[in-house]
Amino acid sequence: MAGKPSLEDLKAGIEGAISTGRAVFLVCACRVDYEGRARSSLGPGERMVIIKEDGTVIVHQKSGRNPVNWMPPRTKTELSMADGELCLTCRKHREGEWMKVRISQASSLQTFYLEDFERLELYGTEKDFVKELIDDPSLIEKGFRMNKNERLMVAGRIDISGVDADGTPVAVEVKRSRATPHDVVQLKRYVDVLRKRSDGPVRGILVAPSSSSKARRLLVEYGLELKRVHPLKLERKRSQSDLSRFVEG
Amino acid sequence: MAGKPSLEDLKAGIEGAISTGRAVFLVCACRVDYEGRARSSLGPGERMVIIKEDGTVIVHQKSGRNPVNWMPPRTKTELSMADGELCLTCRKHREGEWMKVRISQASSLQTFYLEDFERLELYGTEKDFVKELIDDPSLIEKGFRMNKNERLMVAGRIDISGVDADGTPVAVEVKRSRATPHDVVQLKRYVDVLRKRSDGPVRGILVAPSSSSKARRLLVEYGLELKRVHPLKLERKRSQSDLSRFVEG
DNA sequence: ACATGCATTTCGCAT
DNA sequence: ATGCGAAGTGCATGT
Repeated sequence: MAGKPSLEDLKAGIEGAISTGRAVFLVCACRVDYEGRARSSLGPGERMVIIKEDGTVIVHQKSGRNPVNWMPPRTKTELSMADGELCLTCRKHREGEWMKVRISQASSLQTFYLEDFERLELYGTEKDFVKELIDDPSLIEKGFRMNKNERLMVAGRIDISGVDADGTPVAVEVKRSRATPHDVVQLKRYVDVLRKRSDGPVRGILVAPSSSSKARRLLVEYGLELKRVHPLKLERKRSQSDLSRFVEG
Repeated sequence: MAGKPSLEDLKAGIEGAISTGRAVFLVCACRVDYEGRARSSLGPGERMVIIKEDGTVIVHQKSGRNPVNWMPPRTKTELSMADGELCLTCRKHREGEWMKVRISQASSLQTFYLEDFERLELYGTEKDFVKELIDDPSLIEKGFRMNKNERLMVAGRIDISGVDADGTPVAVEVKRSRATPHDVVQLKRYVDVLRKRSDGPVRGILVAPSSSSKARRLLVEYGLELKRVHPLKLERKRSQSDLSRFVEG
């Protein structure tokens, strides 16, 4: 079904797809209202609507990376005709959250199965960066030794903890991209916890490829330190693009 | 074009759409690679691909609210045939960022123009919440008075500042949803700034609909306060009283 | 189920 | 342009 379906055809087509676990794509003139964690309304215009087999509903305008309206996986969508429009009512019952897509006209409808068993493989996350630093702690600082037990105990709260060459406790916060004031505050929280545990001095090091000026100001204010390190493999990539830019320019 | 196009047809169809500012939707078997801020690869499978007129490219798997791969607005997409596949090369030159979608087979292609002049109207943001509190400061606390000049001076850093019924300075941090430990730390930063300015006591109030237990523990530890207020309910209540005022008056 | 923090976060707003 | 924080954030992970 890919011509200009009537709203009745549309209703039957979408209901059929939902009941058989097929995905739906349609281009239509519609209005959208949402209420739940906030409240929104979108006046009439032409958009793309996707309904996935997991219940996800996404409404895309002509521009922008993000959907203008959406409902997350496990949403239940029901269809009804009212005032000459086809209304998609998408609900998450428990959360008391709903979206209504009122369709006045559809220019196309497609339904289909997607066969896909692959998952994204991603490299360059903060976790990867931490792994690199654990493999070579001297990247943080010469003489730095990781405290493995400690790291396990507070896993999820602090990226790396250890001691420097003098045996002084060090909390390390790792950021894969430019450090912000937010990151500094986070490190300070960790350091404060360690300072309560030990009477002696405690150092805090923020490891990041770069930092904003406000972040640096805060670091000084809190008596914390910055160590500039680029995530390794990404650094190689950056060198290449820098080089080609140099050659071109 | 909505049957099963050949890859050559696909190439011509997509190129035509891009050059004339139409959007593209296709269902295809493909692999995807990305490199830029990180690096990723996605093995073969069937996905949906959207190309918008602003250059946005989105690849959706069968499940999940978010695209598995994407490129942001202003991306340039070029097409080429290689090894019996149609390759979409999507680049942001300055950022040295690229995504390649290698298509082995397409089951449908649609191109279309979307006419849409509407923008989303959204209610219930933090900004809206702050506005409500400014309109009725007694929601924060009986006798609370806002310091308007102060608020302008430090705009962007503190949500609301003022004095309580006793004239004691108060910093107010507003959260539209459940308050977290980080929110408490942020409020403490503001309070510390005010404490440097005045020798007397300074209060800090976190206004939020709810708070996590750890956040409450931190509030106690820092000597700060929590005021529970629901933003959306507030708005509903206001609409009602506006209405009744209209009916009565 | 809730809590916490990352994200190729994206996005808007202010400087 | 860059900095900064919010987001209907989504999402995985740990408890």
